[in-house]
Amino acid sequence: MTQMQDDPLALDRQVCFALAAASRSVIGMYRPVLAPLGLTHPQYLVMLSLWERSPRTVRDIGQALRLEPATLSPLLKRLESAGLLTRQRNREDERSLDVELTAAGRSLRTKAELVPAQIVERLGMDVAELERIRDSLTQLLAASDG
Amino acid sequence: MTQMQDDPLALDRQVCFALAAASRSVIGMYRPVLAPLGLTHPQYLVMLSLWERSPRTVRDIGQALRLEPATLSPLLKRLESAGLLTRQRNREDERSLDVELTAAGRSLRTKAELVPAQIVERLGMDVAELERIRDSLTQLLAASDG
DNA sequence: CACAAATGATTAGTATACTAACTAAATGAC
DNA sequence: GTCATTTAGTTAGTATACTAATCATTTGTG
Repeated sequence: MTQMQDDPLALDRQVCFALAAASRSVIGMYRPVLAPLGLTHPQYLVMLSLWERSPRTVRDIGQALRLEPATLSPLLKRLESAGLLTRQRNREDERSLDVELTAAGRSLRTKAELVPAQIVERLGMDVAELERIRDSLTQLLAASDG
Repeated sequence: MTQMQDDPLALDRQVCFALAAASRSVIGMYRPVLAPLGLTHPQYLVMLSLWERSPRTVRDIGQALRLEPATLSPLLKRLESAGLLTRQRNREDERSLDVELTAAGRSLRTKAELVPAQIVERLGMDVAELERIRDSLTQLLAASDG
């Protein structure tokens, strides 16, 4: 009944605000969980992409994570400094950079396998509900990404 | 059937990835829409909070937007430089900083009122579906924010 | 009332994340 | 076969966003 709820500009009505705030908040939950692995959340996502396939090019990782190469470039250098991956030019196409896990990078996976369950537990939400939300977000991503 | 879909670390299974990617992608849609107003997306959210109530303290805005004062401080200075608001110490409590819209800040609202419809149109999604997603995200925010 | 504790904002330092501009390498048109 | 075009990454510049440390003011305790 208040004017606020009818107002299209009311903060609490904005999908973009709910999205931005939830994203920051959930990523914030990962911080203490990922700290023992020496990873930030974006770095964790890069590692997930490499555990699925390695080596991959910067372009390929960027397409998987929807990140610009300009964002990935320094991020990958930090992971290289941490000893988790190597970066070297592709022999067949010198423009491409192959990013490949090191032994340390591969073995970090064991610790990472414990992460998802810890997050779900801290969230205290139903897994089925979380999967529903994930699917809605994937749909939203497709609509905005076109 | 592939091992990937059973893998708890598969990128496409992560709520956090869907959340981060959708957030960046949707915020990216706002960029061309907000550019004519001279606002970034976080600045737009600050303006939404001030159109609801002005003046407000930095603390108060931070609680509404779930942003740290350290994030808001430089952001508010930019909006002050843009002439959209003023910043001055509260008379009754000199620790607090009152943030108040200027005439230019108030009048920008007219242009901003056209923003939500433009985004919905570009997304091409059902408004009811978007509201469902927003409510799920609000729920997720509450679970992660505790 | 003096002084420790708490509160509100700022500053410093690190890490994303974007666009735009640039470099180097490969492709394609003629 | 040469040269314009395209493609892959990097660099520069700006704006978030966080934690930790700091500063100033206010509150609360004895």
